Amino acid sequence: MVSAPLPAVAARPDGKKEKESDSKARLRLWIRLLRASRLIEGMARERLKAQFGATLPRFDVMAALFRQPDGMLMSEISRFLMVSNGNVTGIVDRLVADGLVARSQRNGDRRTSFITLTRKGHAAFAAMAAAHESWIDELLGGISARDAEQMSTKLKSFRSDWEGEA
Amino acid sequence: MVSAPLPAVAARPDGKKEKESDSKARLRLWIRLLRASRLIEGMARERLKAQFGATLPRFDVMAALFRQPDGMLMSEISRFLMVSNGNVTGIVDRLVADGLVARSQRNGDRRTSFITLTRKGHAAFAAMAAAHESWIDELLGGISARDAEQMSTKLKSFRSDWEGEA
DNA sequence: GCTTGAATATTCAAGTTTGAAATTTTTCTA
DNA sequence: TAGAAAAATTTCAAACTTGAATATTCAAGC
Repeated sequence: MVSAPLPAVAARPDGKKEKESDSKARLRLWIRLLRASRLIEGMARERLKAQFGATLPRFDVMAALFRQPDGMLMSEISRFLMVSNGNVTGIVDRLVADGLVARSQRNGDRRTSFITLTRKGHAAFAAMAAAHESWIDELLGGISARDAEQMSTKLKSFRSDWEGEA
Repeated sequence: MVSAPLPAVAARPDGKKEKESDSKARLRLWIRLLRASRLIEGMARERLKAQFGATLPRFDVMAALFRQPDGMLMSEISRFLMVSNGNVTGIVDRLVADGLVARSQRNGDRRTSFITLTRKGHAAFAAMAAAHESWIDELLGGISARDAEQMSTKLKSFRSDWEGEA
């Protein structure tokens, strides 16, 4: 996904802006978006491992749980993180083994399990989150807060347009 | 990475804008960036599989090779795609097994191998790339071409600031 | 000619990820 | 209420991914 070939479709001879170049502009944006994501993810992965012995997927799951002190269902976690169900199962398994999160039953439904951060997990995540925020600020420092807000707003526009199976 | 907890650090009582809220704005941008990437990747993965029986990593490698008809070294591919060396080895192995790319020797250096698209791979990628471009255009349609160009430019700014081991 | 060091790629273990199939439990309906 | 359908999760195989360790080859220096 990093590099779809840009010069695949030629521009119109008359040189007017039209659907075609628009498509190229969006494709370019997508490539930049993806490269930016990979860069930031790579940095965060490296530092999480070096400074906290943690991995990115674990951080993600803990971040989700941190926002919901009452706990989350497995399916809520996977929907929020936009990853598959089976994926979350494995990550939570390992987090449970490390004593960072806990599975528990609620509301009498034996299909579901509520996942919560343990006290230990809460403390561990708080430390990572503070560092994480400063890493992002450092890496995105070249983008002004105003630009960041503008881009955030624009990126929201296609959030729910496609939810799988379009 | 999808959700670092935003309300971790409080704003100043005086209400002035300062470093702190800037950090939050950038963190918000990063979260949006990542969610957008996951959404688009998920869509592309699903359609590549359904319509072409291909995977995203294979598409990425083929896209890189498509841009360089003379071939690329393994290390060039991994640097361009920002993934690890060992990763590319496995993907290329499978692409070779499917007859889509070929390994060959060049310039007398027996350490290196030049990877090129086969004729079959070239044709297969061309078809996928055209579809891919229209998917992106469809999904990013809510963003104007002008906005897309502006965002692309701003996203370039922190490309080379961090290249691993900062 | 050696031998050290750099460059390039592969191998490997551990973890992540998907998507489909299977399991368990609940809910609906005839 | 029995049975079908739905919901939530787990299981599983295949593929991907990293990062460290290893192997191979090349380039210099001695």
